[in-house]
This record gives sequence, C-alpha cells and structure tokens, in this order.
Amino acid sequence: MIIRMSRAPHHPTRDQIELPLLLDCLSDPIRLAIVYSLAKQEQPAEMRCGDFNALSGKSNLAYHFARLREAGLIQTRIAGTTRFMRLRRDDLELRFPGLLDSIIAAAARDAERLQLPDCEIVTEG
Amino acid sequence: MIIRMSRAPHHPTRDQIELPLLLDCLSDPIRLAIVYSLAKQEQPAEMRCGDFNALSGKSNLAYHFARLREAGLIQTRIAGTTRFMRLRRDDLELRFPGLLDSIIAAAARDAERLQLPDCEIVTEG
DNA sequence: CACATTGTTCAATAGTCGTTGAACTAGTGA
DNA sequence: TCACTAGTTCAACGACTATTGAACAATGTG
Repeated sequence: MIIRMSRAPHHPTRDQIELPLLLDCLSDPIRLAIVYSLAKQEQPAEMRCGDFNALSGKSNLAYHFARLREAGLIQTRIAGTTRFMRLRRDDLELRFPGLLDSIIAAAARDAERLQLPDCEIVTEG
Repeated sequence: MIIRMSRAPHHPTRDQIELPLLLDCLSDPIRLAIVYSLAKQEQPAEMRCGDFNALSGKSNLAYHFARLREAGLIQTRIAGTTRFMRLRRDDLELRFPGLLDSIIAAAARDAERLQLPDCEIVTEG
C-alpha cells in the first residue's frame, strides 16, 4: 500500500481502482464519515474541505483526502482557494456494482455508533 | 483497533460486529482470499486451516484467522486436532444486509488481479 | 511409549498508519 | 501593499500491522 502524496492529485482511472485499497480506505472512521457525507449530499454533491473541519484538524483531513483520492473514491476540483470534492459514484458503480451503496447503507445503519455527521452541514452563510 | 488474540476464540455477538473492523479485515488480500474461498464453498461450507496453506505460512494464517474471528467474519469449530471454519453468513446478512455479497461479488470480478484461489481446493483424499 | 500432524502462541522485525503542529503556498480582499 | 483565508506539505511521534521462525499444546497413530 504505497502512498504517493506529493505533486498533483493523481486520481486513478476507473480500472485502476483496487478493491483492497478501497476497503482499507473506508475502514477508517473519519474517511467513512467523509464518504458518507458526500453520498448523502444532494446534487451537485460537492463539498468543500472546510465542511469537514468538525471531524479533525486541517492537516489530518488533508491526509485523509489524499488517501481517498488515491483510492479512487473522490475527485477534487480546485476553484480559487477552495477545493470541491465529490464521490466518484459512476466510476465506482461501474467498477464494483452495488458495492458502495451497500457500504453506505451499512454505515447508515450504524450512523449513531459511528458518530456520522447528520449531514445537515452548515455552509456558513 | 485493539486486538486481543490470547485465550479463547472470542467470537463477537452479531450486534458487536463493527463495520470499520469488518472492512479493515477484508482489505487484506490474504483475509479476503480466505473469506472468498469460504463464500464459494458448497454446504456445509466448512474448511480447515490447512486448506489455506498455499496462501501463507501457518503462523501467519493463525494470525489472520484470529483477526477474522475478532471481526465476526468467521466462526471456528474444533474437532480433534483440526479446526473447521465457516463464514458467519447469516449473522452478517442480518447485521449489514447485502454487504458481504457485494464485497464477494466485487472480489470475484477481480479474481485474477487479486490472485484469489480457484476454490477447487483439494481436500487431499 | 515415541512420533508425526494440526494449529496456536510468543518474540522480534521492518514497515506503515493516523495524528500533531509548524511552515508553506496560493487566492481574496482591504 | 498587508493581512486573511483555505488548504497542503513536512517532520516527527507513538502505535499498530503483517510476517517470520522457534517453541508449544493437543490430538491421533505406529
């Protein structure tokens, strides 16, 4: 599980998404919470990094975002000084049909136990 | 993620099965291969530890079996000098409906890439 | 009994993970 | 220009992981 964090977001192509890496990514409570929040989001289903500040410190979140990107779970779009992330739903569904949905459903069942955010995230405005 | 390996198999009850622990367990290629093999097995779907000797050394397998047990994925039955393990399908299905199946399906898609055993395991007879 | 088989437990190892804080880059706006 | 904001990168740390081999227990067989 080599992680290359430096230089360029390096999103893997759909075919490069690896099952063990994906599962490992979602086995971390913070990353699961991030993915869960993105999954519950309405269209266009984009969120900023700052929306997750309640979960951990900024530098720690940057680490988790990088892992989620490397695993192919999220994609990052840079707009000015903020980055917008969205779940790669279509790619994941094509690569492993039904997998993401069943994991999200499992997480939803344990929302309290996993202390998942209620997803009514205030966009401070 | 504290692991307590010593003394007694310590299978968690169905409700004690934790999603992050389960995903972490299946994110390891060896453990995924073990679970995959058990899932593909016909009734009564039991296999011996020795059936997995091709995957790694015995002591390393014992370590992985312990993790699978602690996560609630498998159950061990001792008969004489051999141990029979089976997937806790029913418990897992009740706890997280559809989850195990979709992970197995995803693994099956990548069977070659993951170098999963062909599951026609010779029981040496 | 001696001896092989099955699998676990223990100790030690190198490598990786998640977390922290400080330093840094890059837009935004006064 | 100076300051503020958003987020990344870096270095360091303690904790955990997977792996190995040797020692151990327990069962079965001659």
